[in-house]
Amino acid sequence: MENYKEDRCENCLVRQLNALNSLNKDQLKRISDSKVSKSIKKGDAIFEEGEKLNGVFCVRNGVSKLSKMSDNGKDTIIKIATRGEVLGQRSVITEEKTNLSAVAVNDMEVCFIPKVHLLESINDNPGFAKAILLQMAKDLKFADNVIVNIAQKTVKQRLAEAILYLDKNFGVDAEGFIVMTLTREDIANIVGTAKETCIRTLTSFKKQGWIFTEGKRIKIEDHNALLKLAENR
Amino acid sequence: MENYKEDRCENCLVRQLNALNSLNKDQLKRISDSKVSKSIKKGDAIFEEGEKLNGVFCVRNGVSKLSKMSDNGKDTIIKIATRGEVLGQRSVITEEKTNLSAVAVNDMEVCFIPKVHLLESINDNPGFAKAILLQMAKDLKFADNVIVNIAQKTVKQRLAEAILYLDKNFGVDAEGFIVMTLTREDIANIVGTAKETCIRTLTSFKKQGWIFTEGKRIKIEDHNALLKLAENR
DNA sequence: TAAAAAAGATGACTTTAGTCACCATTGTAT
DNA sequence: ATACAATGGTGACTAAAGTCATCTTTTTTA
Repeated sequence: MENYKEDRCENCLVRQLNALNSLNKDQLKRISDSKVSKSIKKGDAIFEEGEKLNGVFCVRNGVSKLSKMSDNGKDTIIKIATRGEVLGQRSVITEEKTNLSAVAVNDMEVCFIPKVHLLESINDNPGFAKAILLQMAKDLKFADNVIVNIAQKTVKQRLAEAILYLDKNFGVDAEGFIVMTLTREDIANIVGTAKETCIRTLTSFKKQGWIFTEGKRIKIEDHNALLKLAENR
Repeated sequence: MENYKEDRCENCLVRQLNALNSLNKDQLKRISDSKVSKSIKKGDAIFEEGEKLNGVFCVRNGVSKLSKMSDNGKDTIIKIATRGEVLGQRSVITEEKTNLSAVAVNDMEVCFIPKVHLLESINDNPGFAKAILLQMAKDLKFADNVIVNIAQKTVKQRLAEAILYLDKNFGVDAEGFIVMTLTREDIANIVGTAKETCIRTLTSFKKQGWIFTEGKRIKIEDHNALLKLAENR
């Protein structure tokens, strides 16, 4: 089969979605020659909190949750990463251990890119450095908003916001269900609440006619009501 | 008086504390020629959430709180910035409106640096870009930890952590009091709780002999007890 | 330096959300 | 196909934290 072309970073569409698209042909070639494709099974970790990473992972397919364990033994999900996201960038840049774990929500395909290439390209290619800088700035802004939300909003509001976020960011299927299906526990860990409270709150949204659920799948029925709740109006 | 030398970025000691120390003489000279020193009175804003910034502010003296207003009208303090910190970097890099307000906690001296210089230097000087990248990576890691803490820990734990943070980061005076004195309300806004709850919790720490207070000033008496509480041990 | 404003403190009460226990349903592996 | 594990769901109770009201103390400013 003539699929070697698709396996080259130069031809990888995923690259269009992240900072790697600022690299020149030469840099991409070098990366492609040393990258390793990996399959990760649902539930397996790409890396675990505290690990020292020798490179980054570019998500080709599947969904990963980035989470951190608190001293009380509970996980908080900081980010949901899909196709095109690069995992481990931060730790590679700072040359520290990872602060987060990355676990596959479903089966995944990722490319491992050794860190030398990243670090070299940051020095050689100002456009690439700038692209990562922009990405981090965006992440930081998002993180600040999350902090304010957790600090000031109720679980109801945060859950409404989380549903709207999943809807907006990952889209809906033909029937209107949010494509990103997560367990109630994962949703609770995004919102920063207990599984039971998450379920109860979803039930209350359902009773109000704001959402409809079928198993793990969630469909927004009243976008505006959720928005109104989330924004304190 | 012969103070023009001290007014030059080239000779400014504050610069040693931030990414600007990666700039070369030429770049510093250009910045110094166009920078503007400003005095900010206690309580006044350096910039407000939603403003479009034309440059960054390098803190020479004083303390600033970076906060964001939630839809419910309450502030959350995201960061306390002191000498050597550069404010507004993120918004300048992304060319977006600021996400946070910067308000002076006491009288301040800041240098305004027009954004052209920042953006130019990022392109011309990979070392500078890398320095900012490192700074942002650090901020992001810190932000992730804050998210997990707010999501999983009790007010008691977060307050203990906040006191330890202030102690560690800003040091203590001759009598052992934390140098960074904030109002109870500001502390509450860092912790993400109500002023009353913050006061009550401080009182309980006092009763346990973990801290001692005198007006706004706080002295840690039992470091270990606070640590133990904060870390769930 | 007196008056006003801001900040600190406490009580009483309410609301919110967490915990524990339990059972039902769904998904997975053999 | 069946058993086992994981996930979803609910009730009852408890704990944590927010709100409101009120008063004192400190700080600011005219």
